[in-house]
Amino acid sequence: MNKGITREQIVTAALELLDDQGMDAVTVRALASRLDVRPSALYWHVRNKQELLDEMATEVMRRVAGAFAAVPPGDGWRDDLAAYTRVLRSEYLLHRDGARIFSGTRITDPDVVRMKEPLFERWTASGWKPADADDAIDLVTAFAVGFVIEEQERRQAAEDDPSRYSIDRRDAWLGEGASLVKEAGHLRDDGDRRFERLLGMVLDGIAARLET
Amino acid sequence: MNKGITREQIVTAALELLDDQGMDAVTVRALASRLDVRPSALYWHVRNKQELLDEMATEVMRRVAGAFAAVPPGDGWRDDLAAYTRVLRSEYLLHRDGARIFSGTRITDPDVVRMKEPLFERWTASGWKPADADDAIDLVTAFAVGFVIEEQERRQAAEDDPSRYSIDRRDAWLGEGASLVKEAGHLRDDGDRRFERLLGMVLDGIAARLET
DNA sequence: ACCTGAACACCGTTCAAGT
DNA sequence: ACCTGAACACCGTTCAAGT
Repeated sequence: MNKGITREQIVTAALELLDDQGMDAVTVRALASRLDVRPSALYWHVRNKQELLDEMATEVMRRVAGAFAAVPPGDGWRDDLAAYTRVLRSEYLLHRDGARIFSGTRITDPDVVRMKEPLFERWTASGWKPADADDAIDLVTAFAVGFVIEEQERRQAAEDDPSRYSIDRRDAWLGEGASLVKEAGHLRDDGDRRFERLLGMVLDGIAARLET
Repeated sequence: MNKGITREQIVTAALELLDDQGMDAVTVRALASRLDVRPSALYWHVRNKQELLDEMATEVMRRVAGAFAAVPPGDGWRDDLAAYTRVLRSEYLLHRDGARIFSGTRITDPDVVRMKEPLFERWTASGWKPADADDAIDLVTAFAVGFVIEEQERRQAAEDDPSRYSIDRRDAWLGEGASLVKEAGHLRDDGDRRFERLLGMVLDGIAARLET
């Protein structure tokens, strides 16, 4: 019955490999060995490695779509847009270097793009134009991508070399002067609180444009 | 006199290779051949390929620092921050997949980080706290990174397969329904105007937070 | 339909040896 | 100090052949 490997199994195994050992370890050969198969076997299911990478990105975005669909409608566009942005960040955070790897990649499944329809619907129900919804979704997506790339880079750097990430080392590395840059570094908070604060600003900016 | 290769020449050649043929073509061997040297020669100047990549990113950010330093001070924090964001986008756009490749990478040169000092200075001169400046710079950076990643992905996709990027093909690909998603796609404008519009929203959001 | 076996061109990296 | 030559382990991909 369950002879042979499926396309989905390949993608899932690839995502596991990514999380366990990083992107450089996601090789056709390592993947094949994890699936107990010769490397060339994968080429029956997948055109080439690039197609595999696209498929991984699409799978991640499918999960975003699923998670967002499960969120109960909020109290107006602001809630819904915030929920979407949070979901996007969460799914990126689930995979190491997720934001850098999976952002801006070619989606191979129309269903994933179509999932934005509910967002548009609730949006226009608030009385705004599709073009505005498009701007808002795009802005919030750009923000999430940029934020999480930075966030994951920091996290990875800290894991790779914990000692390097102390404030004192950073100050010493920066040398004389740059006192304001240093001060900002000291005050900096990371993670959820920072994300929520910046997201709030983005939403404020959208509101400001729409309400004029 | 000019025997031998320098670290800078290696980095410059690597950036040229990236622009000409894309990231996959940036191999140690191709680089060596472009510099008329055996591959192993590069390892005298550079620890490994990762260090080379970090150096490329640092060089790009050095150029951002230089370009921003050359911008005359604007009329208040909003002008300055906008100028910084535009410079960042421009330098990313100069290299194919620049935003994805060079964002969130480890900066190896303290001078590049210190270049933010003038931004902080002008900011606090407006009467705000360093923590607010840090938020603002970070937000604007995240936006630029996310925006340009999407922008360059679109551009690359259009170059690779021009036919695919027609509105009609997209609509057909999306299938039935999703009418709002389609409509938004039709209305969408790309490039500078879109960037300026979304940047305006981000700055509005920052202003809203600061002024309360 | 789905996979193996064998091969090909190409990687990054090391290191002794040259100059 | 700076580079070559030769080698090593490892890539992605193709394709005839098996079942």
